Amino acid sequence: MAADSTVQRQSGVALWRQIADRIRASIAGGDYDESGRVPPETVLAAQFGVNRHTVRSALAALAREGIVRPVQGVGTLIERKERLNFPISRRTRFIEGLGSQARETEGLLLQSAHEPASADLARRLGVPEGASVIRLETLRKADGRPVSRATAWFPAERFSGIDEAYRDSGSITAAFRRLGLADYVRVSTEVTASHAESGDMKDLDLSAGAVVLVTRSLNADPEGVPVQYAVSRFPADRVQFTVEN
Amino acid sequence: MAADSTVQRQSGVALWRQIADRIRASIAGGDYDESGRVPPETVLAAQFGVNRHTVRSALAALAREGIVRPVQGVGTLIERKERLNFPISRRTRFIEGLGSQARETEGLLLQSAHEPASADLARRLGVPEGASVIRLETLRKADGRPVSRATAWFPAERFSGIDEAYRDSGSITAAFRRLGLADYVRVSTEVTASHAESGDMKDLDLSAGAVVLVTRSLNADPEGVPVQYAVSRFPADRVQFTVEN
DNA sequence: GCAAATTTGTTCGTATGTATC
DNA sequence: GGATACATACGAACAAATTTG
Repeated sequence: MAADSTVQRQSGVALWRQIADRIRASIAGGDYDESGRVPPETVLAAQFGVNRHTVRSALAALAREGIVRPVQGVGTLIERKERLNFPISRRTRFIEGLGSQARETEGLLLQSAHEPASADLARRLGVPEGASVIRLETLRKADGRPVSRATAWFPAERFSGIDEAYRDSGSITAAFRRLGLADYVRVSTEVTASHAESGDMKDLDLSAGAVVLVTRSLNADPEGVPVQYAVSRFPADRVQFTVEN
Repeated sequence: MAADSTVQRQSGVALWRQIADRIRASIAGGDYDESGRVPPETVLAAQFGVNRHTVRSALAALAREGIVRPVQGVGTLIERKERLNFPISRRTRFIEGLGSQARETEGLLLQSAHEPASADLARRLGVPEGASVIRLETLRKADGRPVSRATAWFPAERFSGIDEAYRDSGSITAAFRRLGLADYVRVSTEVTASHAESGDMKDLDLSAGAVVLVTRSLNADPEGVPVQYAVSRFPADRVQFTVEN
């Protein structure tokens, strides 16, 4: 096969990283499902039009991430491939949305704080600017792997104690219920994507250059009164969203 | 201000590129709207904890993209800030969705072909495997800037001639109408994100390491019969989606 | 108009990372 | 593994343009 020319030199992104990203995407996309392994290094080197050493750097990075495992004399075996699907709808819930895709999920409270609402946040939550809000920093895992890192704000007056309720239950839905809110609906969701930042790398176990999906979502009670605004970050190679209309 | 430490060394992604991405996102997010310019190089260097030269490399990249313009003795002025918003709903239309966000839009037909439906595509379109489908490769621009690169499939039997109809009108909605389909609805949308591939770099005018949002969408006629399945790729620094529930 | 402060532009050198052969 | 070429990043200056007092 001729050189792929799908990697760019002098772009500020090292060739080994571009190739690692491409191979990771191919694994997630199921391109190597039949053999369960990555093509030989010499084949990959020819495909991408680079030296075999460069491919080895890429595979070493994937091995550090736990995605592949090289076996001398055999090849580079695929250890893990996964992409969780999150439905986005009026009934969007984190845990139920995952359904049978994960055996067990957990929600960790990293940090909580009371603070005054910024102008932007106040507008979204429908409270006066400077009104007290509770901020929760959460990390959600599925089968032990981090799948989202979220910052969520709640009106403090109405949801006093939601920090402990979340810490105990590991679930927004359960925390709301404990505070007397039996139901809520997703009003809107903004979806963007960007590169992983330092917080993402640490909490979501990503490497620099990885892609994160970012949602900014607003939840309201059945009467339409805003109850939660959240910014959530998902590793793009492990997560996708679906919108059913 | 102390070093930001949100950029990572020895990650395979050059510092200047990480910083360029961050500044571009800040511009798109409106962080510098008051002054209309980027903070001075020395300030940015302190923020990111890097040498001023490194910041200059980042700003030079943004200047090549036409996003900023440096003026000696004054500062680095913001030339263009844009992030188009695409609403995703049952009534999702490309052109109407943009609304007043762009003065003029165009849809280019890059290529068209008749081909047999793969198993996966046949299932989605509700036709027999191997049935003839028409594939359109399109590039959509807003105010001259590319905003999406899409591959769309249509049942050939029902929509014969949609390739010419699209080439003439530059619009899926108009092409459907010319073929007698007055209305259609968005059934579902999958959203993922990944790194730009070679086609993205060429058609969407992106550099390696850039982030693209990818949607896989299904449209149906008012009776619910599938009429179009499409895979669309959007530059993540110029586009976001919103889901209103 | 002049001087000071601010900000981008340029040029050295040096060290390290990346990629090839 | 070793040699080589180039890209990346830092540091310390100094120059040029603009704004401010």
